[in-house]
Formats: sequence, C-alpha cells, structure tokens
Amino acid sequence: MHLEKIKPRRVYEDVLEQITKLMSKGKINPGDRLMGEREMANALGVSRTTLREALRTLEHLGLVDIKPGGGTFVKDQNLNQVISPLALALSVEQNSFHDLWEIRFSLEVTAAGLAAQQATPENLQYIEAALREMLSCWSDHASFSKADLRFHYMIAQASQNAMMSRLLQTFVVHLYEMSLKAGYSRFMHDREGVQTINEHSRIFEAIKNRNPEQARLSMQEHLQGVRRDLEGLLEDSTIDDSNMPKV
Amino acid sequence: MHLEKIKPRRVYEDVLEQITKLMSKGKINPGDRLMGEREMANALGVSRTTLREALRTLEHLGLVDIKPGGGTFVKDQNLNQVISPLALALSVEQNSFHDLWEIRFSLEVTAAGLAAQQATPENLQYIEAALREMLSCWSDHASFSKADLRFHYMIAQASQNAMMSRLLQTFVVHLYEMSLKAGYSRFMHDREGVQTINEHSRIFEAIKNRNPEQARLSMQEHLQGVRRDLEGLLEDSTIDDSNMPKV
DNA sequence: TAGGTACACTGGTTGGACCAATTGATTCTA
DNA sequence: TAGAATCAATTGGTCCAACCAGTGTACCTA
Repeated sequence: MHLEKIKPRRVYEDVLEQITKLMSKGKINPGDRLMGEREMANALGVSRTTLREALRTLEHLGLVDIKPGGGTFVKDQNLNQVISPLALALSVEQNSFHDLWEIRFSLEVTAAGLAAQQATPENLQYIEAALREMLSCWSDHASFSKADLRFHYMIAQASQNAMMSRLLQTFVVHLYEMSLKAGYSRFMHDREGVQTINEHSRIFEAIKNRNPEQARLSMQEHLQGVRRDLEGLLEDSTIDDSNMPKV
Repeated sequence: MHLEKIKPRRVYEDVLEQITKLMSKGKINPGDRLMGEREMANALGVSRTTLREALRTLEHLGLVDIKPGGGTFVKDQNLNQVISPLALALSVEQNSFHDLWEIRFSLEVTAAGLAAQQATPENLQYIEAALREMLSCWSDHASFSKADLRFHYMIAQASQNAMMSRLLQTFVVHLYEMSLKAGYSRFMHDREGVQTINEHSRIFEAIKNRNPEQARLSMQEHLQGVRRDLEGLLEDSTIDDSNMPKV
C-alpha cells in the first residue's frame, strides 16, 4: 500500500494564498503598493515574520517588488526581467546537458516558427540589430557571444509568447554557462566566425520573409550544428552528463 | 540614458548562495540532513529568521524538504515529486491559455518522439496501463480524465528526460485545471469517448513500434484535435485569454 | 519661493521566547 | 530479556519587541 505523506499546513501558505488570489482576481494590480508589513500582518492576524515569509516567496516568483524603505509593489509584468524561478533550480540540480538541450531545441524551433508568423517590425529590427552586432565584433569573443545570445533571445521575444520567451531565456543562458565551464570559448571561433553568421542570417531571412517552415528548419539546422560542436567537448569535459536522475 | 536599478544586497541571499553552492558541488547530497536552524544560523553568523528565509526559498525550489520536529533534508531528486517552482507562478500570472498550449504542444510532441526512441519496457507497460484504464472507465468523467492525464505523463516519463517530464507535467496539469474552470468537463465526452481513445492508441502503437516520426505525428494530431475542441469553449469562457503581458 | 532639515515610516535584521511535533534514550512492564 | 510506555531533548513554526538604515514628506528656514 502506498500512502501520501501529509504535509502540515503552514500559516504563511494561507497568507500566500490570500494575496495570490487577490492578484489573480485583479483586486491588486501591477504598480499597486501593498500595505506596510506591520499593518498587513495585523490585518491578517499573523506575525510580521510569517507575513514576510509569504512576501519573500512572492518576490521569488517575480510577482512583487520589495523596496527597502519604500514599500512592496506589485510587479509590472511588462518588465521583461527574466528571473525565472527555474534559474536557480537549474544551477543546483544535476541535469544533464543533453536533457536541457533537447528542451531548448524543442522550444526554440517552435519559437522561430512563431516568430516568422507574428514578429512585429520592431521585433525584426531588434533581431537584425543583434545580427549586425555579431558581424561587427566577431573578433571579440565576449561581445560576439553577447550578441549571439541576444539574437536568440530576440527571436524568442518575437514569438509573442511571454512564457515561452522566459523559459527559453533561462535555458539558453544556463546552457551557455555550462558550455563556458567546459571550455567552449576557446574553440568557438573555428565555427562561430564562419558558419554561425550564415546560419543566423538564414534564420533571420526566413522570419523576415514570413516563412515559418523555413524558419523552423533553419533554426533546427543551426542548433544541430552547434550541438555537434559541443558534443566533442562534452566527452572529456567537467560537465556531468551521467549523473542524471533517471525516471 | 538608461540606468539599471541597483538592488541592495540582502543577507539571506548570501546564505542562499552558500548553501546552493554546497549542493551543486556535491558537498551536500540528496538525503542528507542539514544542521538544525539554530546551529546553522550561528555557524553562518546570521539570525535564525534570516536563515529561515533562505531555507524557505530552497523549499520552494523543491531542493529541500523541511519536516517540523524532524529537520531539514536535501530532497532526493529521484523522487519525481513534480512540484515545479513554475506551478505557483503559473497559477498567479495572467498567461493566456494559447501561450501555455503552444509550449505544451512543442514539448509533448518532442517527448513523444523521444519516448519512441528510448522508452523502456516498463515505460511501455505504464503507458498501456493508463490506456487500458481509460477504456475501462470511460463512462466516469473523473476517472477517465485522471487516466488521460496519467497517459500523457507516462509518455513524458518515457522520454527519459527528467526536466522535460517535470515541465510537461506542470503545464499539462495547469492547462487541465484551466479547462475545467471553463466548463470543459461537460462537453468532453462528445469527443473524448470516441475519438481520443483512437488517437491515444495510435500514439501508443507508434511508441511501441519504435517509430519516432509517427509518434510525433500522432501526438501532434491528437493535441490539435483537443485544442480545436477547447477553442470553441474559450471564446466565451472565464479563461482570460487577452490580458497577457506583451513582450 | 527654493533649499535644507527633521521626522515618521518602510523594509531588513536581530535575539529571545514559546508551542507542537518528532525522536531517541530511558524506564517500566510482562 | 524483549517489548511497551514514558520522558526529555531537539526540531521546526510562530510570535514579539526592538533597532538599523534607507526613503519620502512635510515643515521650517534663509
């Protein structure tokens, strides 16, 4: 027989529930300032300590902005501060590079297709700007990588899917950092300088020409190419690709 | 000129960093019991309150299990307790059904393909069991839906990608709950009883026959079908599909 | 009126206290 | 002696009162 472990209910969870409900029902709106901690704790009938645990949680979820000396404000969701709650979890959990890459691959190919359908002129402008910057500073590893990341992020943005964009950003950045640790930067130029520019251009053109299928295909090819390069590196790197929780 | 706002450093963030580093370096392993709060707070030179804010964060990330009266334990990642940090964020943020569905679609089609390549005999067994249960209790809405969800979850598991599985589970469950709120349950049977069984069977067969392309295709068709049904419902439902943060 | 200053208020942090639940050693019992 | 009941130490959960360091505002001054 298999029984579920019963979790003791905690007060701060009740508090969290009350506040989140107010937010999802629109009783509290972005930009609003919440009551002071002392006042709110009193209104809820809990201690300030407990209330603060709930507020801290809200902050981690990116739902609230706590300004010392100022107050607590409901975060404006339009700010694309991509601090996904996944980010920290990713940095700690022992996920294999392979697994994360599959997810990125899946999402980014989809995002490229969506971008081709729904990118605004402004989106296209940003994507092209990132592409130009890659061209202009391809001799500077750091700047090049930065522009590279921005290129991919701008495509995610162009998908007009905020959650997709957040997820992708999180995964892409994390994978990039994992690659750096494995020493990818040294060897990047062999490929990046010549090949990547072309691939990126193709992706951009497909999006610009409103060709979703081509955009998906170009993105697919690009990511497969990058991955091939990374694979050689991974074989004898410090990236742990085996210690993954199975099932 | 655009300047970034400087965030005052908080003590609990330092604490969080120390602990997470120990975890990612393997100094602390799943199952380990952390020091008592008083002792650890003393060792870190911070107050118990501050330490607790860090521990609470770790708990929300699913990295740690806090047992009142017992102690704090590093969570065993092998337990597929899918309490993604995303879950709460999803329940509060105003994400459009459409956006979440696109993500689910992308990931699940990929998962189906992977499952066809890598499913273990045990995986296949679980998937088939869920399928059988759907057949046996198709007259009971609740049980049917439960089996339906399990079917999809088991495929995600069969992809052998733990992170993918976690993400999918989170999105699928959330979308299901959103559907329920919109009154999907009443109308589900029109389609579910007849069509869905067939579609599910096709997906299972493709996975069983180790045919990734067919598995992807079958999953694609199934999800597109379900979505078509949902769309009619969404037009005049309580699901907010417009109030989504753009860009 | 413009500028500066004092003050009330905010979140951040601390230490101490008490509760309820768990745990493990101790003692009692059969 | 083996098992059961008991007790005490320990743990996390919650609360309280206090102080700090910033913020914002109202008031006062030049």
